[in-house]
Amino acid sequence: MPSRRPPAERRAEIAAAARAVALREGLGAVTLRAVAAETGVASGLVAHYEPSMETLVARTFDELARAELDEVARLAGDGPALGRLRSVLATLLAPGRDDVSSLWADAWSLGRRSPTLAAATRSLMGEWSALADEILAAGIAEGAFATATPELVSLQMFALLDSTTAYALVGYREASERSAVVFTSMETALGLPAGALTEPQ
Amino acid sequence: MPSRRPPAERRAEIAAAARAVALREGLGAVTLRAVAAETGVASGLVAHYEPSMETLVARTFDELARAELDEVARLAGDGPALGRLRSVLATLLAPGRDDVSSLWADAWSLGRRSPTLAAATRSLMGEWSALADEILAAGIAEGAFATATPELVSLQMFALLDSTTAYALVGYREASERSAVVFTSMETALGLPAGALTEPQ
DNA sequence: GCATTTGTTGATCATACGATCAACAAGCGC
DNA sequence: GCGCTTGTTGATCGTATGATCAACAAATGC
Repeated sequence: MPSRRPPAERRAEIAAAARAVALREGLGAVTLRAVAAETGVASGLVAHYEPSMETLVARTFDELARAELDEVARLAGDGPALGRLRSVLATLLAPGRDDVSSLWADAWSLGRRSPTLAAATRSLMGEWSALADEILAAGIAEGAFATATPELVSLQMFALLDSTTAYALVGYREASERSAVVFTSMETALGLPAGALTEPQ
Repeated sequence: MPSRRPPAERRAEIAAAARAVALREGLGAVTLRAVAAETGVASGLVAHYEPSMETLVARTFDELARAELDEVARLAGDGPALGRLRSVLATLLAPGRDDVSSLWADAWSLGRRSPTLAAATRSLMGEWSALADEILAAGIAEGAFATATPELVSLQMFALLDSTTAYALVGYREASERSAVVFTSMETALGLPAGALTEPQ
């Protein structure tokens, strides 16, 4: 069944399997044997293509988190800042995204032991922050957002997104509640009328 | 060297060792052998007193997190709400508390696989939330805090505390920056003048 | 002081982890 | 079609996990 493949193809196949395992069972479940089983090959083959599991875990997180960042950045490409921010939040809070966002909690916890994963996490946080800062700055320039401390609002937004997602992992908050809290907080912080971030323009 | 002890005493000794390991190396490092080594006994003895490691991990987290909650609640016992809130934040953001707060990231991540740990985490989050809600309600009644959505401010506060602590685990934010952000956000959210939560009254 | 209770040990089992490597076999060049 | 290259297997090593249990020894009761 497991046919012979060109290295590039097999490498991609293993990376995809690692992503699937991470999405389904968390970063802690991305083990040599789990990835091998998901790919349908012997465990030795995964080790052959991926000499260090720590690296594979970090890269898997990086790929998944970066894919989400790229998608959000693309969807919130241009136009008025209000619409861009609305798009960012709508995408991030859409139902069924818990699988990706859950990985952040794993990354923080495992990052303490894995410098590679910690570095990847740091880098991605910086990129997310840059995207938010840019949108907020644009909104202030347009006169659409009213806040004296945009970088603070940016951090607040991610703090709310990240922590409520973490809460959901242990069943503390519902998705609907999480969304409501983030939307309301951001509307307040940016001097927007209630519903400005949720209702269709 | 490891003398014979009455069960209650030994039990307490093992619990203390588990807490020490958790504070030093995280909840994931609370293993049968690590706790046994920390206590200075054979691994079998830990298993004898603690039939399930999953339970021990959950209880260790519960004990440590509850101790912090109790301490904060005691320090912020009574008086004007502003002083109580200031005390809560000062205690939680004091240098050297990273060891306790780091455990929350472990709890969220490991809680996905351990229902026992998830339940303990949920319960403690509820108690923290109740303490904050109570202080905020008192402050509003006093006229010291100005916010239309106290439960939102409460969640914002914990979101900032929790997520910036998680960030610190991967080296993303400094302790000083974290403190500044939390203080400033809360002052803004509650209609307080800048520095109201940090400077001595 | 002897016998019983019971706290304690340390070996052991089954499982899982990352990693290594000799052996195999599929496909390609000639 | 033959042989070499190389993708692939599966066994294996060393370590670590939780859990179990017979054997030991220290304290207690009589």
